[in-house]
Amino acid sequence: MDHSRDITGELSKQGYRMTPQRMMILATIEKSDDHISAGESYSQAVATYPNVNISTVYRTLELLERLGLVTCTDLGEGRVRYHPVEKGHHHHPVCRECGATLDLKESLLTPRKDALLPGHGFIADLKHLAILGRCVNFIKYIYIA
Amino acid sequence: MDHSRDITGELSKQGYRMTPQRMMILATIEKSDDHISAGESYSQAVATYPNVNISTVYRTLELLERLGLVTCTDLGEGRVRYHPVEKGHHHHPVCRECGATLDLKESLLTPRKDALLPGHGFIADLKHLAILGRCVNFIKYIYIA
DNA sequence: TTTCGTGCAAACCCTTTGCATTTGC
DNA sequence: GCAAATGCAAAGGGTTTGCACGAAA
Repeated sequence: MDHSRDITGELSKQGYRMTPQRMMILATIEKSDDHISAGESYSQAVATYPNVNISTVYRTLELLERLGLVTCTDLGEGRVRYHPVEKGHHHHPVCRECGATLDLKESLLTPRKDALLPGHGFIADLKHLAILGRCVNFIKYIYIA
Repeated sequence: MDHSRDITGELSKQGYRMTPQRMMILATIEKSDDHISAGESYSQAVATYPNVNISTVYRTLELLERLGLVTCTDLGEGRVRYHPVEKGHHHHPVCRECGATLDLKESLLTPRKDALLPGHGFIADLKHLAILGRCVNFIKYIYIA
């Protein structure tokens, strides 16, 4: 599927201009298998089209997120990662020790999504939830409650 | 309860030196109601004992976390917050729009903690989980799956 | 005394911003 | 042409690091 065309079309439809820079940035988001950071998007974009500036990348990603075209996930790296909404969503266990990330079926957490609203006045965004912990290589002990 | 004495004792027991700086930093962690950031700990510590440096704060917090005496939570602010383990744990819905945070009973998520291990080789640290979403003031729509 | 901890200052990384210039529509 | 988008450069915030000095044990 050509998701980037979706995003491109959506931008035009909403009155935003299509620039070469934006197209390059969209391409990097699309072709990335895992979630991509602003810095990575910039490096990749500038490699094929030198006329891209890091601040443009930040402004573009912020726009896409505001329009709901990409989701923004904090994996606890001290930076944020982006992902097109069309590519689906899932949770991300992140190992505190080695930084390894896994994908996790959403179904493991969503059954309780509704529990977050009624008593708390809060709607959780559980599309890309970062969950810190330890992967197999760094499990030290198992605590059984 | 005097938790700081626990932490202090634990540090000594493990062969780490007790310095005035470390005591000041421990005190700030203890007296903070909510979770505290490195910068906040520094400001508070330096106010009562001028001889504290921000890098000492970072090194101390890193030590405490490594020893398992404090937990470290990423609330999506672009910085990290610390909390003594003895003070219990809970989750933190954080509003993407206004930054408001709430406390959430752990029981809303822990029933599924065990589900994270078997098939995935991962132990989730669900003590202080940041959950991004929108609070009552910024709820735009409710999606019913 | 000897190792550990600290202060200092610089550097690092990620991100944001103001302003002049360029460019899509 | 005009508003929107970009480039540039500077600044901001948070965090880390190397090294020499100082202090706990």
